[in-house]
Amino acid sequence: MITDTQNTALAQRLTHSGLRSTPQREVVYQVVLGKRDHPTAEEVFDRVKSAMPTISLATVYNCLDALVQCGLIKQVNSVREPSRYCPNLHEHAHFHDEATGEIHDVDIPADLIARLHNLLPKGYDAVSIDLSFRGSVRALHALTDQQN
Amino acid sequence: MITDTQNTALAQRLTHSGLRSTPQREVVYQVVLGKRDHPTAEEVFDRVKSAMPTISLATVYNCLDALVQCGLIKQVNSVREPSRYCPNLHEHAHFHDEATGEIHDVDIPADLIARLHNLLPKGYDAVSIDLSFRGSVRALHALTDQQN
DNA sequence: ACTTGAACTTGGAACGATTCTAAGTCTCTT
DNA sequence: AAGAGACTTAGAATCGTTCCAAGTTCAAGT
Repeated sequence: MITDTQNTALAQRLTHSGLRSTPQREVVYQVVLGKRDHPTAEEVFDRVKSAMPTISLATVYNCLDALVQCGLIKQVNSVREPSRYCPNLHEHAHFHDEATGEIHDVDIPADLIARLHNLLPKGYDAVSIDLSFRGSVRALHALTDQQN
Repeated sequence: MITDTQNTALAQRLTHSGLRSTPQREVVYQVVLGKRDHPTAEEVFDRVKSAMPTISLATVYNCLDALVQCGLIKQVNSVREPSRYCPNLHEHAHFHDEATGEIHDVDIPADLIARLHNLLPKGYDAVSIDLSFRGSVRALHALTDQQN
């Protein structure tokens, strides 16, 4: 559900970063917020087209960049795969399920983030940390049912 | 310096993975081992050509894949940049220097790796962890000289 | 040694995600 | 209402990587 509050917040963040609020950016923002997955630019494009059929892919890229720039969404870069976009602004890791291709968010406690920063030698100044896992997810019932 | 020991090790690892040892794979392996940086496939291609001018880029990709498959080198995937290859087989993180584009290895203590695995919810089975930092490196003399 | 099939190499074509370009539109400011 | 600059659009261009078809090499069995 689209709220005025969200769109006002969007407009403020955009103008604060020297960018303009446009209908396209609003729709793209709502689409990324609307579903708790990690869509690619192409997937965002498909979802946006139902609300705004004339939008172009280049504009979707432009809007996603603008939202990343002003800190409203995050860009998740996978291995040799299209970038994905994520509305979860908490510091978190990503788990790439190799079987399904899905990405799941994994919380990171604050003290662990601090410890990661402490790994760095003197003089190294990290502006961002990327932690990602790659593997598979077993269904929970299989876990409880299994014999061993 | 190319040693027979290294090439024998290479041949063994390759055949163990059902792959063949070829002159191209030996040269590519030596090139990646020969310099402690993180070259792209294109850079490996350039370096290999002096020893083997007729090699093709497709073969370099093939060789790098083969070496990654049998565990002799690692592939480092950066954000929207060409893959890089790394002969450091210890579990380690990468620091991407945004100013120079260079990648530096950062050690990770074993207990921290265990703790990272423990972040995952029940049923999540990670086969690999990727930890990378992004930022800048200050020169050490600037650190010791500075006033504050 | 000879054959056969699979693995490998090669150059070039193809691919796919992203970025660029040029033209047109919108919107702030004056 | 005019000018400047930001934005959108469609399509072309880019670039790392993979695919393809043809030729070569290798290992194993006769």
